[in-house]
Amino acid sequence: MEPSLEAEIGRLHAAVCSALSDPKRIAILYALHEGPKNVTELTELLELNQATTSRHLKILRDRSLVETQRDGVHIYYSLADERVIEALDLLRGVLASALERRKTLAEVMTVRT
Amino acid sequence: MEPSLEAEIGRLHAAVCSALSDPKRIAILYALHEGPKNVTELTELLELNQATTSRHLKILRDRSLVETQRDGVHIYYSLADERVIEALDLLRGVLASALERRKTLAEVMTVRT
DNA sequence: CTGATATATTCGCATATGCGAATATATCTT
DNA sequence: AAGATATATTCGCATATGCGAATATATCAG
Repeated sequence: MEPSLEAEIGRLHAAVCSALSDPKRIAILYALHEGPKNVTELTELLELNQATTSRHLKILRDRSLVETQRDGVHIYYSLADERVIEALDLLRGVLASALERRKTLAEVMTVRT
Repeated sequence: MEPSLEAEIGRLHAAVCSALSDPKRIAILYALHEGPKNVTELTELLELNQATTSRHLKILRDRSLVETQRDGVHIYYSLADERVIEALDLLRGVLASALERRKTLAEVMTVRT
């Protein structure tokens, strides 16, 4: 009785999405979009605790959103797939539109008060 | 001392993404992409508990990913922004590529064993 | 091998999330 | 108003997630 393949894909799809559900991880992905960076650089750039950076990177790595390349004592992380940034940009656009709609609504309501 | 606007946007961006981080909610969004549906229809289509459906819809509504329209005793939900589907499709593509890479790797390793 | 630096993992703990059952609310019909 | 149906909310509870501190591991220099 294997759980339906479709359900399994749904779970994996959600796992990829949930990698994006944290502000720090989104910031990491955008930072890597500028170019590869090692853990220390990311830690300083995003003002995170080193353990926190490492844990977030593990989550992104496990879901194949980032790749690593060792250079001596440093480990450089880079984006594994640019489409992640495209998706993030689309969703940021969705957010912007939603906020715009709410703002307009708020203004209309304010005028009538 | 308002917390930086940038940080607040990051949190909202993550909130939108985290709405996608559940298989049931992803299924709801794809179902609504086919056309508006009421809560009962979604509940049956996705084989969910009615309370569960309602709670998921509230999460999507709060983040402005879906809209509602009342029709008598029914409430019809629809997609608020098609870009959500575009983003989901992109991320599904990312997942597919990642699985493909792993599969290839697994095959190579199997041959060598 | 030893010390220094970079990165990863583990451990508690606090908070967040998802669920079904039960209950509340809203709308329509009669 | 009363019953029927649709939807939303609340309540416990179980599991998941994020965090900093501490610790472990890996790599390099000497």
